[in-house]
Amino acid sequence: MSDFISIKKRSHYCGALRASEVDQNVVLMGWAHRRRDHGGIVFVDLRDREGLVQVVFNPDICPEAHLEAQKIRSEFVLAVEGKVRRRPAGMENPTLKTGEVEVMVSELAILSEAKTPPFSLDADTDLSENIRLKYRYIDLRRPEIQKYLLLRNRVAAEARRYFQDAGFIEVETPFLTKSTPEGARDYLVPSRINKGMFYALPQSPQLFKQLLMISGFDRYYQIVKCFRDEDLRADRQPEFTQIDVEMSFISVDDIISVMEGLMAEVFKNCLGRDLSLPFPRLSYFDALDHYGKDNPDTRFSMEIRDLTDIFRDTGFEVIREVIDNGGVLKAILVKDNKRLSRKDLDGIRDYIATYDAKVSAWARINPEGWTSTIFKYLKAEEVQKVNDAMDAHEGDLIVFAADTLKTIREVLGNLRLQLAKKLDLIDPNQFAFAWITEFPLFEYSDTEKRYVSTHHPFTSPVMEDLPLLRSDPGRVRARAYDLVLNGSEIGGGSIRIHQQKVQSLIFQALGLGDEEVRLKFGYFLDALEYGTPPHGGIAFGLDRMIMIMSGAESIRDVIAFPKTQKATCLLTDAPTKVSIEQLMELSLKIA
RNA sequence: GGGGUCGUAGUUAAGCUGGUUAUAACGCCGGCCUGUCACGCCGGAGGCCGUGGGUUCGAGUCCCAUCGGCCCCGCCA
Repeated sequence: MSDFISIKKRSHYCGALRASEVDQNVVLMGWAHRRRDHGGIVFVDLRDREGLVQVVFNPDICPEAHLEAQKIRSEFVLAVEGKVRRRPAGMENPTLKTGEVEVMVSELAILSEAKTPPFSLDADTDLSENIRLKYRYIDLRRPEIQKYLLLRNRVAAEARRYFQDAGFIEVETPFLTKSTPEGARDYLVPSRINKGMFYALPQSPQLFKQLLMISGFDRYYQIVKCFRDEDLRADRQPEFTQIDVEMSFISVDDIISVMEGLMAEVFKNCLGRDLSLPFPRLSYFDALDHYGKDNPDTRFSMEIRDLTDIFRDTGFEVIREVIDNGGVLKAILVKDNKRLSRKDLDGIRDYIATYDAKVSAWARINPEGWTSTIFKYLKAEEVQKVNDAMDAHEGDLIVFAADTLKTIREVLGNLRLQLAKKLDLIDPNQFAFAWITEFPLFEYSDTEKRYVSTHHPFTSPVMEDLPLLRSDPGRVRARAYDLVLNGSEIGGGSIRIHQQKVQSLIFQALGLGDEEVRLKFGYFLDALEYGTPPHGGIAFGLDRMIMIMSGAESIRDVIAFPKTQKATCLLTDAPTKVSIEQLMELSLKIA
């Protein structure tokens, strides 16, 4: 039986057989998905990455194979030879792509026996992730998981083709590189040859791709792993893949249009979906103002509206106090409030309360006014103005919250998403892209008590804002842009600083000392002085893109061998302790 | 670092207010079956109730700790 492979070659994928192959003699290899033994006749569903086909062991055709087929169990690896035939009338299985045909086996070889798998490969059972990840190689046999990786492969291939056709050059950059301050925590790699020294795994190839621009490569791309030692989420893994891009002699609009072209081709060729170009653009300020977030889900409206001015002189003390202290009152409108029960509304108030917002209230609109705990404190004129401002009509619901601008954006931004899910306002088949532009260059960090880069320290400011760098750093705008898809940031980039003087000013504004800058970025500042073209770029999170394109619930589903939330690998058991010898070789001691 | 949630047979789950021998489905093993496709029928095996401690006459169930999966906040240039 072990001769089978050396004598015979596979002729078809199991899942590829169709009526057009009828009467052909075929050789198939695959896994026994299921056996149905009728005593006199045995059916086996043979599975490979392309799908399932029914193979039939009939003692009238081959008694030896029929006898051998008794031994077949789930996930045995089989080779069969036989003739494809149209199934007898009435025996077709329309749920299988191969359901019109079956293979009458004339020879069977069991290539590999298999232990009973630890879980069913059927789609219908929910499996816990710990067992799936421990036996990931079996989990990956399931067609619904393979589907994700097959899509991922197509997207990557399509992206490569797109960039190659557009004159981009793929260049690899180092994984063993230099630790950088700013940004995420680095993964460190100790150096054996240079004792006490460490490499860092790149958080992104940022500086290398800029150096490639300085080197004159002009248009670069790379599909590359990046590493960030931060806590995990449903859409975050410590190692993840970026489609990384950089271009010289370009404007923001040039980059945006090249990337819109990429998205259009990828969605067309991988999902058969036509995207309408160009994507809408929204300033950072407008995004926060209308949606409370810089990654707005624009698949539904329900925008946040500001009512502060209406209540500036209100007699309702609680609200006026918030406004007098520089706070705001904002609201969102829910159409058709009957879909929310009294319990739901209490839930909304409780939810807002978790943010410690000073004011939270709701109002059902009816002909006599509002059903609301705050109705009696308001003047008729105020109620009317609110109704007008919110476009509220009978049967609608208004949800209010008042506190600081930052809190209210957060509260209503999140509430907007929760309500949309609850009310089923989100069309799961829609892809809503939006560019977010005009980010602030810096954000004040409460933990570090200084300004930090919103994007990264190599982002070019809008030149006319340069004078603000000293006086009011928080107001300096960046030439940066994010691409948001269905409320998820899938890419971000910027025009970079190409003048050493400007770069030094930025480091100053970030409160980085000359010596530290020299130590960390000296090589890069030097490079900037040797003829740097104006340049800029972007990076896309490939994992997140695939997750959204495929409708996967977790980023882990689109990664072949992902980490758990504690950043461990249940399959390999990494990370593990290492021997004392390994540590000594690296001059390391565990504290 | 913090909050929440889950952990019972190979798998997915049930197990009420603490009370006799811990249930079910699927899977697994044996037998029968020549047109099934989640095949069917008959029979059978299978448990450290995550782990450790406590309360109690008695703990899967209550309490504490701990380990692990997942979700969230912080964090993620």
